[in-house]
Amino acid sequence: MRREKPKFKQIIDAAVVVIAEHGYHQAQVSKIAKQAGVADGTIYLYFKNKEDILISLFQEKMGAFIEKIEQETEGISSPLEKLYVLVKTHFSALAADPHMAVVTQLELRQSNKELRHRINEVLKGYLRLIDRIIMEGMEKGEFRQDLDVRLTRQMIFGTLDETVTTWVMNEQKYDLAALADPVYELLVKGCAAGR
Amino acid sequence: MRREKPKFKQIIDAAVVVIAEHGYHQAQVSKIAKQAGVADGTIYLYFKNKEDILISLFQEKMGAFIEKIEQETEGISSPLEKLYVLVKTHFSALAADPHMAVVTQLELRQSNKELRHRINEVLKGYLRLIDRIIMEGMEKGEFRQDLDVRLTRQMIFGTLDETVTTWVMNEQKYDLAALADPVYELLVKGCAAGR
Amino acid sequence: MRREKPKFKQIIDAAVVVIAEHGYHQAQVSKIAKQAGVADGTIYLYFKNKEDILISLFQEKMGAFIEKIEQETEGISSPLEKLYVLVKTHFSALAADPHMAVVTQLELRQSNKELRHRINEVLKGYLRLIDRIIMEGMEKGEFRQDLDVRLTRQMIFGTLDETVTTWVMNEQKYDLAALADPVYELLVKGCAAGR
Amino acid sequence: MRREKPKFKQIIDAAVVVIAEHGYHQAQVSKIAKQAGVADGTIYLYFKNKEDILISLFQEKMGAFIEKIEQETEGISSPLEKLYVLVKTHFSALAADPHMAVVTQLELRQSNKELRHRINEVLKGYLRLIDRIIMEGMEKGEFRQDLDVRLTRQMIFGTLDETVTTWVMNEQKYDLAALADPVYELLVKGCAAGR
DNA sequence: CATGAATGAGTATTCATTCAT
DNA sequence: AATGAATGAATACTCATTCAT
Repeated sequence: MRREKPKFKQIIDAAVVVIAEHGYHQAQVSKIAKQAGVADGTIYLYFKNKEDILISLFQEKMGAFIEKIEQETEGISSPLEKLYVLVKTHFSALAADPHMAVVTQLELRQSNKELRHRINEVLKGYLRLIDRIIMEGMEKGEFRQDLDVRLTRQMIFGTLDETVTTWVMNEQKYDLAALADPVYELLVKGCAAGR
Repeated sequence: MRREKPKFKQIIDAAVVVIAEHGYHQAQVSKIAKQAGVADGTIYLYFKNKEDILISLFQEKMGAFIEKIEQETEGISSPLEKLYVLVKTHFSALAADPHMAVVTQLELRQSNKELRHRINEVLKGYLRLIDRIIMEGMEKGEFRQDLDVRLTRQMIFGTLDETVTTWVMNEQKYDLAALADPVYELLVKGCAAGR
Repeated sequence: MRREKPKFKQIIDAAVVVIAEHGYHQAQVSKIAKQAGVADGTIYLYFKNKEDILISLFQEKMGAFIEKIEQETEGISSPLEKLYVLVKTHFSALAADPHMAVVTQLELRQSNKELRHRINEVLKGYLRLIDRIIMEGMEKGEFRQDLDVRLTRQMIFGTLDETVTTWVMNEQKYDLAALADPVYELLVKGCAAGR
Repeated sequence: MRREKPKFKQIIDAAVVVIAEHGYHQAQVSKIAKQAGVADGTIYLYFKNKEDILISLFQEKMGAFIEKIEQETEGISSPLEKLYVLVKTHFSALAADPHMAVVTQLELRQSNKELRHRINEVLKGYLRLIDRIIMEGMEKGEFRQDLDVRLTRQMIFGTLDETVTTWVMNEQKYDLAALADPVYELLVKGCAAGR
C-alpha cells in the first residue's frame, strides 16, 4: 500500500508546506521534491503526476478531517448536538492547521476544473455526513419536516466554508473556533426574529 | 471613458464566452481577440494586460449585478422582503446568463491570488448591500437582535454561492430560480423545528 | 524638396531628442511623433519608414558636420594645420551638441547591420576628407612619404572616434575640446620618443 | 564550475556561429540551441537568460584573447616590441577566427546599452594591458615622456579597432595580419615627416 | 495634408515529465 | 529504489505600418 510508505506522506506534507508558503501556481514539482528531501524523479515513483499529488493530498487530509468529525459525532444521539459538534470540529480543525486552511480554502481552488471535480468527489463524503445528520434530525423531529436536504446541506456547508474562507483571507487574525456557537445558532434558528 | 467604447464591451463579452467554453486556463488572449472579431493588438488598446480584461469583466458584470439587485430592493420597506428579492434576483440573474454563471462560479476562481483579491474588492459592494439589509432588519425588529452582522452575511452569501456553484457543477440541470423560496425560508427560519 | 519642409526637420530633431533621452531601442515611432507634435501617420508622409528617419537624421547632421569641417579647413594651406583644425572641430562640434554625441557614438551603433552600412555610406564623405588631407600632406612633404592612406585615415578616425566615445561613456565629465592639442600631437608624432 | 562543463562551451560556440551567420537580431535562443544540438530548455540550465549567453561569450573569448596577448608579450623587455607583438597578435587572432571577428566588431555592438556596459567591463582588462605597456615605455624612455596615458591608449585601441572593423566590413578580403607592421609604425612614429 | 485606431507577426522562458545511470 | 540532467511545448505583448476619414 503506497499510502503507508514513509515517502508518500513525506511528499504530501512537503506539498502542503510549499503550497501554503508559495501559493498554488508557485508550487513546482521540483520545489516540493526539495522540501521533501528527495529527487524530482522520486516523486514519480509514488505519484502518477503532479495532479495526483494534489488529489492524494486532499484525500489524505480531508479523509482524516471527515474521520475526525465522524468520531466526534458518533456517540451523540441528538442531531442538533451532532450539528453543533460538526461546526465546532470543522472550525477548530482548520484553526489548528493554518497551512492546511490556506491550502484548502484558497490555493487548491486555483486548480483546474478537472482537479476540482476530483476534489469534489472527496468532499462528497463530508456532504453525505451532513446529509445524514439532516435526515436524522428530520426523523427525530429536531429539524423542520419540510426541509430540502440538499438545500439545507448547501446552507450548512456554504456557511461554514464562507466563514473559514473569510477568516483565512483576513489572515486568520481572529479566533475561528469561537465562532462555532453563533454560527450554529444562525444555522439552527435563521436570522429572523422569533414569533 | 473607455467603458463606453463599443470595443470595450465587445472584448469583455468575448472573454466571457471564451472562458465559459474553454475554461480559464485555455482562454488565450488570441482566442478572445478572435471571438471579439478584433486583432490581438487591439485588445491592448483597451486593456493594460490580460489580467485587466478579467478584472474589468468582473467589475462590469458584477457591477451590473449589484445595481440590478439594488434597484429591485430599493422601493421595498420590509428587510425580510428585501432579502427575499435579493435571493430571487441573485438566482434568476445567474440562471439567465449561464455563461456568466460558469465564469463567476468556477473559472474565475482559478485565477491567482492577486486577481482574486481584486475581485474581492468588487464583491465587497455586494456584501455591504447584504450587511445593510441585515442591519435594517435588526433595527426594524424583523431580524433577531443578537445577530452578528458579519456572520449572518457570511451565512447568506455562503449559502447563495454554494447553491449556485452546485447548480453549475450539475450542469445547470434544474431550475435555479425555483430554489429561491425554500432557500429564503432556510435563511430566515434556520433548519430547526419551531417550538 | 522634402528636406526643406519644416516638418522634416521637426521630426528629425524630435528623433535626436527621443533617442538621446530614451535610447535607440526605446525610440518608438509614436514617441518621436509625440515629441515632434505630429500624428504617427504624418511621419510616413515625410519618411519611407523608421529606418529612413535614422538615415536622414544621420545624413542631415553628419552632412552639416562635414560641411563645417570643410569650411574650417578650406582656406588653410598646410595639411598639418588642416589636420589640427579637423581634430579641433570634430571635438568641439560634438562637445557643443551632447544629445547628438550620445546618438552618434552610442545609440545609433545599436542599429542593425543594414542601417550601419547605410550610415557608413554617409561617413565616407568624412573619410574622403581625411584622405585628401593625408594625400596633400604627403605631396607637400609634411607627412611621411611611405604612409598607407587607408591605414593612416583609420588611425586618425579611429583615434578621434574612440576618444569621443570614451568621453560620452564617461558621461561627458571632462572638457573634450581641450583634448584636441594632445591628440593632434599624438597622431602627428606617434608615441615613441624622438631620436 | 559551469565554465568547465562541456555544454557550456558547446552553447557559447553555437552562439558565435549563429550570430556571425544570422546577425545579432536573428540569433534566437532556439536557433542557438539547435546549432548546439541541445533542447531550448537546456540553455537555461547553463545560462540565466539570453543576455547571459552573450556576456559569457564575450568574457570567455575576450578573456582568452587578453590572456594570449599577455603570454606573447610577457617575456619581452622592450615596450616598443611589446606594442608590436600586441598589434600583431590582435590582428592575427581575429584573422584566425573570422566568425568571432564579425561577432565582436559588428554584431555584439548592436546589443543594448546595459549589455554593452557589461562588455566594456571585460574590455577594461585589455585597456589596462595597453596602459601598462605605455607606462613602461615612458619609464624606460622608449616612449615620449609627455604622453597622456589615456589618450595614447585610446589612439592605440581606436586604431586597431577601426582597422579590424573596416577589414570585417570589407568582408575580410585582404590579409589583416599583414597590416601589423605599417600600423605599428604609424602608432609609433605618427604621420608627420621626420625632421 | 493630417490623423490615429487598428493591425498581426514574432520570441524568450518555464516546468512537468522522462530515462539512462 | 533513487537520481537529476535533459527535454520541448506553449503564450502574452510590442510596435512599425496602414488607410478610412
